Amino acid sequence: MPVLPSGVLGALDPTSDRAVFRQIADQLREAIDKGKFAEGDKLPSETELVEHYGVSRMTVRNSLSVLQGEGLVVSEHGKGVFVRPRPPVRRLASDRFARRHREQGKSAFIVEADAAGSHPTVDSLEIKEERPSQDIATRLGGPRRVLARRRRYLLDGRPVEFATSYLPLDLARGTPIAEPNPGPGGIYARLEELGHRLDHFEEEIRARMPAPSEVKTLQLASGVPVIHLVRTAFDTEGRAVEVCDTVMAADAYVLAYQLPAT
Amino acid sequence: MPVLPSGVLGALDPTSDRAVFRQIADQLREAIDKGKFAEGDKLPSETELVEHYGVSRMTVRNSLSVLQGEGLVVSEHGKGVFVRPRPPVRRLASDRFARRHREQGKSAFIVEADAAGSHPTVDSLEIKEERPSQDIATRLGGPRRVLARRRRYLLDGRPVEFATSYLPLDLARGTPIAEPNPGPGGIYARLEELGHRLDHFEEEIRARMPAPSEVKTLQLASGVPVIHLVRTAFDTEGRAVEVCDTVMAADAYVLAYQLPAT
DNA sequence: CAGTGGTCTAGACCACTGC
DNA sequence: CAGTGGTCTAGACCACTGT
Repeated sequence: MPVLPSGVLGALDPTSDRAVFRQIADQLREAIDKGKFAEGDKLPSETELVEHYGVSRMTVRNSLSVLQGEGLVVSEHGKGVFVRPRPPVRRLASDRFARRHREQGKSAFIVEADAAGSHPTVDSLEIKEERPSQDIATRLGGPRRVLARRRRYLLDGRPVEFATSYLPLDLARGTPIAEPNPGPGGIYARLEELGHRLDHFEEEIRARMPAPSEVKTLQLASGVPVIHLVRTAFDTEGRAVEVCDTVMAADAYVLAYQLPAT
Repeated sequence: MPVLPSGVLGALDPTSDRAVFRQIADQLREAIDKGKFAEGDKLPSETELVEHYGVSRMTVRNSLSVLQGEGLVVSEHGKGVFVRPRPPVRRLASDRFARRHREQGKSAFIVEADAAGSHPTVDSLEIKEERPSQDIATRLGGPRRVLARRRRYLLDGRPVEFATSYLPLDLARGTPIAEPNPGPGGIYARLEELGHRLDHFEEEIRARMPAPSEVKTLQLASGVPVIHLVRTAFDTEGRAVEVCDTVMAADAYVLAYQLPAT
């Protein structure tokens, strides 16, 4: 019979107004914060917690689901409940679309991940002509049809980002942009070759909990939000030439921006 | 005896591998997405769902907790479970720290909220001299002590943001920056008057689920992540003169940035 | 007061994991 | 196989809301 590590978890306070399952969650959270359970460590099993606290199993499970909702732990069927490991974080710098970064051969994602020592992959590439949603159409100035480029990015086998680029069809059809591999420098380099010299990008950032489909494609643990980023690329004539809609696993990213003080 | 709106919710598929509580959650989610329950609407009560689906109450509660985790519904004790209303969103533009916005009297938050027709408030103002955390110290170039200005921002009575500004103590002590009201244009205007002409800001953005203390101060519904923003202000000599650590209710914000293409 | 959600019990059976 | 978490039942009592 396994025994709990002594002294890690205390006793319940029966005089407290705080619900029992919250008290248990508090004690586990504190133990994790203090490092008594390290990243990747297994928490005591539900059975052990039931015995330690003298409560029913549903109460213990309720406690654990609180911690899951906070993103502190993940449960693995048949194995146990573990302190959620913090994945390596990808830092998106504010100069990531600078023209000088486009001169090379590979895509920004590949170059950057290689440099960070990660193994990058891109999959589920899909290129379609379609009717834009209301929002995308507005951002692009109202084209009736667009070219949509969808792809998923993975780091070391783990999906971290799902992105769709939309371009006005009259601009992209029949160009390398409509090809699976648009060539060195990506579609921004191709746009410039087509005479759309890029002037600036606008990015809008939101954070929210993922929809079920996003949980699936990004293999998100519960308690992990997504960052929803919508970028619009403008050429020097002020025309919106591309909108890129990106959903990122929030625990895999830090976004960095530089703002002028003038 | 209240009766369920006919046709809104279907039946369970006993042949499906999908867990019953997930099937129920799916049906409720679909009904919400389709607008059959609008924002602020009350869902059927747990008792009604128990009767409709012929399952136990715990199963129904499990379904509802799934939707709560997704941020789709909020429950109110003694009243019911409601489709979560989308609060008005505050848009932070990339030029929000431009010098021209500092020339006026009030703080950026107040001016902007007034313009948007909201009623802004600032509370729990706290100004302290303290020892900086490792992270803050590093960002500020290693001062031994800092001035910390903490405050909470509310829109129409709802807390939306909690921010702490840190400044090297040698720079801020005895200046208006250490006063509760630093005067027109805020601390950035005062910094410039003190000879620290601002050059640019760097912002780092993360999203995650809130810690329990953040749930409390921001009165967050479950299923609402926070945006964690750390901004560093640099003067024209390249010195970091302020770090502002901000935690925002993610459902109340859209951040907008402009990136150069060069 | 009746109706609502919040907490908790004491079981049961299942599916997945590792030995 | 034993141990783990996943699902579900059928109750119980409580606290909060509105009338």
